[in-house]
Amino acid sequence: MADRSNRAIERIFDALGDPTRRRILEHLSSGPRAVSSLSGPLKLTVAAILQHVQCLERSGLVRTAKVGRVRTCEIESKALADAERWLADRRARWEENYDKLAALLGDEDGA
Amino acid sequence: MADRSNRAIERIFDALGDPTRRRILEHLSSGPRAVSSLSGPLKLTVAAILQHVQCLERSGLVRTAKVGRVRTCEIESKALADAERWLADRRARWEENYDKLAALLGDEDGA
DNA sequence: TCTTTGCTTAAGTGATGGCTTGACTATAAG
DNA sequence: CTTATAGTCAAGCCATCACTTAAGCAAAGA
Repeated sequence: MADRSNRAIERIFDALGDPTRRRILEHLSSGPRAVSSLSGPLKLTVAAILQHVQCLERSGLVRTAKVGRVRTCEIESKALADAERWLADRRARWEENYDKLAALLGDEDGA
Repeated sequence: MADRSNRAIERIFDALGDPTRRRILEHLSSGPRAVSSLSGPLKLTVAAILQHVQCLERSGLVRTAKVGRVRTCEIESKALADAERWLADRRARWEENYDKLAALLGDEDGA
């Protein structure tokens, strides 16, 4: 399971690594959107948007469904939460070590 | 300020987007490390590691200091926290909308 | 039925980014 | 002083990736 979730995390941060995809998430955070409705604001071809959406979907950050001829995209908050947790875990581990070290040194400066 | 922090976030997620850099953070989360000490475990040239470290430093995720001839790297937890908050904000905005919508529809399925 | 709209796929292009090698600097050790 | 170590900088190579164009397809609308 650690392996599976590792790959999931890899895909999530990989998806999050592109500025355009982050802007898509930004748009989606205020509500579901059709693929073509993202094309305008982001000044990109529908084909380009679609490629990003597919990447986001593979990562689990976005879920899509097609009704009629329009595909609607929405955020899947679990993946967002997974990324948060990954960061929080590393931070916790680091801060724990940092505190120990500070205590050991008799505690100077607390950045 | 929103502009400055936007750029900061961009750099952070950009840095986080590379698997090798995530592995470096992984190593650093258990304590400070010299550049060359990362080279072995990651099976990369020191030069390659350095490039990643420089990217991480530009993003604020890592702070480094050189004493003598060895440069030591450590995590800067603030940037990690900033990334967490970015994700949490988007998620909150989405969930708020989602809940409203669910309530409006008389509430069926609660995924 | 004919046309428009919205998406989908494939192919191609240009740029970016990660990595290596090789040369160089500065500190530490013998 | 000589040698080894740790990092730094600059080119250059290659793969990946984002984006475009073009062609195709299915659903809606006139």
